[in-house]
Amino acid sequence: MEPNKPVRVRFAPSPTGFLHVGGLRTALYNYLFAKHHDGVFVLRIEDTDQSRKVEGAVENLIATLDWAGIHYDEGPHKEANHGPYVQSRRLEIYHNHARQLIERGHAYNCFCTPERLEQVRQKQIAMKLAPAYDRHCRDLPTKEVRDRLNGGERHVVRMKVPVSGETSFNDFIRGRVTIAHKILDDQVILKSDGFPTYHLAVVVDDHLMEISHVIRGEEWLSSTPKHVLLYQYFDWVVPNYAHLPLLLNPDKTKLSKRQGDVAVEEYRSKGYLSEALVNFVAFLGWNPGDEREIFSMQELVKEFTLERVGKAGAVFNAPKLDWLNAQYLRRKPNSEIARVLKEELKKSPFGRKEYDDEYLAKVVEAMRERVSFVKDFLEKSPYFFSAPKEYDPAVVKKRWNSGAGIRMMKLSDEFAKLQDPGKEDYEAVLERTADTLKAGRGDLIHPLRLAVSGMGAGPGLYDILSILGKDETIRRINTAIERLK
RNA sequence: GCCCCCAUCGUCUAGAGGCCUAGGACACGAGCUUUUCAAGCUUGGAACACGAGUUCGAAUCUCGUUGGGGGCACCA
Repeated sequence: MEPNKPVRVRFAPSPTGFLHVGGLRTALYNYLFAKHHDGVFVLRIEDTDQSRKVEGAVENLIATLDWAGIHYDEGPHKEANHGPYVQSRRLEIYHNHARQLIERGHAYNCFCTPERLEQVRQKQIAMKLAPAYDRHCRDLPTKEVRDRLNGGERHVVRMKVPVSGETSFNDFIRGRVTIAHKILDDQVILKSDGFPTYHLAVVVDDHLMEISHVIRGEEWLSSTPKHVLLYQYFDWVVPNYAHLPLLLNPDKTKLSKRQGDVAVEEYRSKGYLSEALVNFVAFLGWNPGDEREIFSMQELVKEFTLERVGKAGAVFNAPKLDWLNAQYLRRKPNSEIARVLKEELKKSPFGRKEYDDEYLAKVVEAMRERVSFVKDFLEKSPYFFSAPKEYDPAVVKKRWNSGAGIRMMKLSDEFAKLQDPGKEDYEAVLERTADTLKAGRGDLIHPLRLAVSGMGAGPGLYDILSILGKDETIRRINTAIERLK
C-alpha cells in the first residue's frame, strides 16, 4: 500500500432489492478498513441495468446500512467532490471514456445482433469450446464502421483484449493472480442502450473517485484482469485489490435465497440486534487473532486489518448469531429492553392493554437470562401479559396431583391476608403453609407456578408472584382450582 | 468444457517449521447449582482431505491427487 495516499474505499451495490448479508459484510469490511485508516467510505449505486431496477431500493439500502451503523462519507444525498454517486447519472462520463478507448485502438464498435451471438455461443458449446465472442467486428474497415454508425445501426462497444500474453495483479488476500489473455474475450463495455457494463463503469468510477482499495466479493476475481487491462488502456494507476471469500449456504454453495434468509432487513424484522449481526458477519472471514468474540463497531474499527481476512468461504450459520444476539441483549439495561418490548407488545395479541414502564422493567429483569430475542418475552412468558388460558397438560399431569387443589385453596387464603406483600412475604407464607399442611415446599411451588403461569418453567416463582401482584395471583389460583378440578 | 480461487472439529476459526498430546467459540452430551426453566461454572466427544517430497523436525514450505466454490452475458 502506498502509505502517503489517502485511503478511499467504496461499497457499490446495485439497487435490485434488499441488502444481502454478503453485501453487508462487504460494506462492513470496506467501512472498517476506511475508518481504521482514517480514510473515506464512499457509497456508489451501480444501477446500469435498467431492467433490474427496483423502486425504493436505494433508500432502503441506505436505511439498512444506517441501521447497521455503517455510515458513508460520500454518496447519494451526501455529494462531495467525486459525484454524482449514482451511475445512471454518469452516462456522459462513460461515453467519453469509451470513445477515448476507441480512439486509442483499445476498443471497437460491434454490430453483432444478439441472435448471431447466441448462434455462435451454441456452436461453441456444441463443440465443447469455452463460450466467447468470436471477434467478428474487431477489425471492420473504418469506413464501414462509420457508415453503419451514421445509419443508426444498433451497436455496442467492446474492449480489445490482446490475443496473447497474460495479465496479473496483486490481491491483498490471494497474493498474485495471473490469467492468460487467450481465455478472455472482448467484453462489452458499452451496451446498445447506451449504458455501460459493470466492467467499464467500475474502472472509470473507481479511478475518478480516487478509490485506493477495491474490496469486493470473490465473484469478481475472474474478471479483474479485464479491469486491470482497462486501467492500462487509460494509463491509470491500478488500485489495490482485496477479494473477499464468499459467504456460503450450509451446503457450501454461494449464499442465496431459498436456503434461509439472506436479506439484512429480514434479520432486522426478526428482532436481531444490529450489533449482533454486525459482530457476527465481521467474524465470517475475519478474526482478531486472539480469543475475544464480542466486538463493538468501535473495537472492530480499531482491530480490523485485511491481513487477518481469511481465504476460504464461510458458512453463514444462524445458531451462533442467535447466541451473539442473546449476549448483546443481556448487556442492555432493563429500561432499554422494556422500551423495545413495549413496541413488540403493541403489535401482538396482548396489544390491547397498556403496560407501564415499571411493570415491563420488572418483567425484563425476571426474564432477561432466559431469552435471546425481545419477542421471546411474549413467547416464553405470555402470563405476564394475560392470565393463562390453558395449562400445559404435561405439567398438569406431573405437578397437579390429588391434593393440589386443597393446598392451593389454603395458599390463596393465606395470600389474601397479606398487606402489600413483597417477594419475601410470598415465600414466607408458602413455607409456613407447607409446614402447616405437612407438605414439601415443592408440593406447593410447582402447582402454584402452574396455576399462575400455565407453564412448568420460568423465572423464580416468588418473582412471578410479586410482579403479578396479590390480587392477580389470587385470582389466577382460584381460576386454576376451578379449571383443574 | 475452459479459467481462477480455496481446503484444521458439524459450523466460525487460532495456528505464519519445533511452543500442537492441535487452542477458542457456537451447537451437542454429562455433572454441579437449583422450586422449574434458563444463566453460570466444571467437564466430554469432535478436525489438520489424501499422497509424495524438502527438512533433524511439517497442520504450517513445494508438487501432485481428490474435493469444494466462483467465473466464463448487451447482469452486477
